[in-house]
Amino acid sequence: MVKQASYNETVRVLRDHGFQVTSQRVLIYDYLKHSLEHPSAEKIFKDIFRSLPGISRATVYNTLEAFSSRGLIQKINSPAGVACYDGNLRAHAHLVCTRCHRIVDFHENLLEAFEVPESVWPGFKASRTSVIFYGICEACRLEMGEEAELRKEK
Amino acid sequence: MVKQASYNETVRVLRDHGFQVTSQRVLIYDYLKHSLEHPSAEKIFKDIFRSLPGISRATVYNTLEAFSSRGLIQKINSPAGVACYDGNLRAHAHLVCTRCHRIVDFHENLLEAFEVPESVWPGFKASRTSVIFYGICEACRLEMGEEAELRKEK
DNA sequence: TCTAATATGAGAACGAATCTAAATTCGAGG
DNA sequence: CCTCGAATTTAGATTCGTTCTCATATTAGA
Repeated sequence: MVKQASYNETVRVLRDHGFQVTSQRVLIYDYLKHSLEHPSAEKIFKDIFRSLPGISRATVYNTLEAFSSRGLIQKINSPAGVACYDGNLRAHAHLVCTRCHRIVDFHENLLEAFEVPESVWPGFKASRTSVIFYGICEACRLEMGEEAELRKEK
Repeated sequence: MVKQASYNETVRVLRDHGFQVTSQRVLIYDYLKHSLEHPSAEKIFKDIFRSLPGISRATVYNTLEAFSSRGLIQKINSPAGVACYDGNLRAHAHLVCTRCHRIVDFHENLLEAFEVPESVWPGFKASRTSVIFYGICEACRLEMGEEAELRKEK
């Protein structure tokens, strides 16, 4: 029974990190670990609501905050002003399109070994590094070209 | 007259970037170029309001967005969920305390020469790289220790 | 099973950011 | 130095992501 095994594994991870186990937390954790996107809290809420109608927005927000503050997941501060979450803990960078706000993983631990010199901010201990490349994706560049054409015609 | 020279310089920069020159834009630009912090839009609004009472929040937000989208300033997506702005264009990383949200510059162009392989997201053109080290600063670590003591006593 | 600590739910509240429509200002061309 | 259309600004309403509140429900250890 694969499902059962995965359930037990999730319970173990939650307990190991000092969390009480609730059905909401198990669902949110599994959702993120199996997601290939970088969903926002709202998207996670909506999707999980389908399997657990009645789950509250507050629970989803609280849980995501708790998970990310204890390192079970990563929070990505997207330029759209909406926090996105990533269940993939392997050190990796992100490519972010500043127009459509899509996020693509770049599995390369660019700065994993890098240590910030103590003198930069004495006493500061870095626990996580975020590397983001901002730019424009191909689809957006094409659309922007079309829009420019339309403006010219007018 | 130093002030006059700096004013002319600002006007030139704005014009060069295709902006019409308005007193609001000059003030905001100068404010950011002389700021040593990484102020939020709200802080910028409040500070500039003192020299130009009547300036509108919308103008500040619009201007910051316009400036950063055309590369005159940098927008930092802080974990506090509030956008912060940086007038310093030299490539540099940031250290962010996840507790007090203070931001410190780290002048080292860690990934300036780095090119994202085309295969990662075909057609994606990166225009800017953001490197952020998240962690806890010394002051916060001390405060957290005190709180832990208090909890124990209780 | 009982109990205290912890988590959840529903909806109100908050606050950053955006939008709207009308008034103002800019600057190119005469 | 004027004029005029385009660009910008303003005040305030609005949107929307997120947090807060507190009563209720669930968890896990005794």
